[in-house]
Amino acid sequence: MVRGKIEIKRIEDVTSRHVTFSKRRKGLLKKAHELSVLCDAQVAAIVFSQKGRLYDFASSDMQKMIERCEIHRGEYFGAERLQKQQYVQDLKNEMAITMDKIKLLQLHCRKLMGQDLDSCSVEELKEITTKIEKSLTIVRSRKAKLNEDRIEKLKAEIVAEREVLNDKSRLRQMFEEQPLWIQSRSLESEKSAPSCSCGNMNLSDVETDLSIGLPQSRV
Amino acid sequence: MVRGKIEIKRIEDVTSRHVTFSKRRKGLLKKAHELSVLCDAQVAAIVFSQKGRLYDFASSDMQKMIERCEIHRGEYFGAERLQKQQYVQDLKNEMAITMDKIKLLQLHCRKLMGQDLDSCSVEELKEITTKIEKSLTIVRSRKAKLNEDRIEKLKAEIVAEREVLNDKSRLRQMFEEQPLWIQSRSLESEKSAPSCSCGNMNLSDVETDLSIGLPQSRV
DNA sequence: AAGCCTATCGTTAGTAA
DNA sequence: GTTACTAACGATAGGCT
Repeated sequence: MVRGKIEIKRIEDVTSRHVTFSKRRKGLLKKAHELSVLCDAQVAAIVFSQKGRLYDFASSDMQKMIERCEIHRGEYFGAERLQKQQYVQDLKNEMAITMDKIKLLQLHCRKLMGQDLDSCSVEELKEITTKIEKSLTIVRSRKAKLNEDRIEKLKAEIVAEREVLNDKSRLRQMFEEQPLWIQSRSLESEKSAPSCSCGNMNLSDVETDLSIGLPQSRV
Repeated sequence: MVRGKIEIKRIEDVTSRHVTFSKRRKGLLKKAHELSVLCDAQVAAIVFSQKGRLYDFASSDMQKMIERCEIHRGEYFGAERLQKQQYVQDLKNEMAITMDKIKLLQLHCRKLMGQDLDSCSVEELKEITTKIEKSLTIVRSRKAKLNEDRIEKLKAEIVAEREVLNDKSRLRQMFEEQPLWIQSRSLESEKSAPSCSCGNMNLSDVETDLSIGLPQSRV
């Protein structure tokens, strides 16, 4: 200004820019203060240097100013903050309701378990008794059914096993009715397969070649 | 300033204050703009008039500026917002835990009530049966005790009533054994006191003066 | 309430420390 | 990064319209 007025455009010289920033920043904050005092108005000024440093002035609480500004502009925080508060409130309410529910459930449970009965009238006790008796009937019948099922299953298994046994003894009968040479052939073929134990032992030890010797115990 | 420099203090004259507000406000916003351009800095200025009207300037997005300002000051939003988020998260977790708890309680309750037994093994059913039976015992004994108490109370009442009756009949005997003139005196004195009903009625209606008239029903 | 005028004051660019 | 100086510029109080 000493040498002609300046244009309002970015000052390219770094040093000059910094000096100007320092001076004008101070001037701006001073003017903000003066305005707030002279005219009894709320004034705030916020300045960030290029390096990210903050310089600010607020005639009163900065947060209040900002909030007021946001509310005025009907933007973002005003709305979002309210929304969040509502959300938190809702959560709290739900929580309270759930807690009540849990208390009731607990009470119900405890009474069903025969606890905290001191406050119950005879009528209530009757109700509880009825409930428990019904429940007992159901549980018992369920248990009975499961047991029956199990028994049925066991029976079926036993029957199946008996049949297997019958088949085997039938086979054995057939086997014992056969002539000896067929037996021996059978025995030899049995040697490779696992020998079936039919109550008699060592049948496979009998050697056809020595059939004239002492007979092994046979049933 | 034309006539001496001004003091920086509230301008009391309303008109003058308004004019100054208008001029200086414009000047402030202009300076803010110039600073932002000349020095390539982020600048914002916020002014509220006394009537609550907002005048502002922001070299870039006002919200961004404000947030940056808040973060820089390490205040409120930076901290408080995080805190609130944490709070909400905690609430949600607590909610989830409570919900699980409620599910378990409900399940327990339902099983005690003889519902949803399909998934139970025989062992579980036994456990439940045991619990229910114990509970039934407790509830029944409680009910029995209440009933006993009631009976005891009734008995006591009956005994008390009988005693009262005995007293009365004794009194009546004494009364009937007395000569008539004493009876009439007694009757007159009884008139002021509430008449005692002893199964016979209207004893007090008998008037001694008219004892020669039709007698009232007497047992 | 807003704009113009103008004397005057406050601010600041350029410079140097 | 701030301060001091200074001339010149910009802002503005008070008055007027």
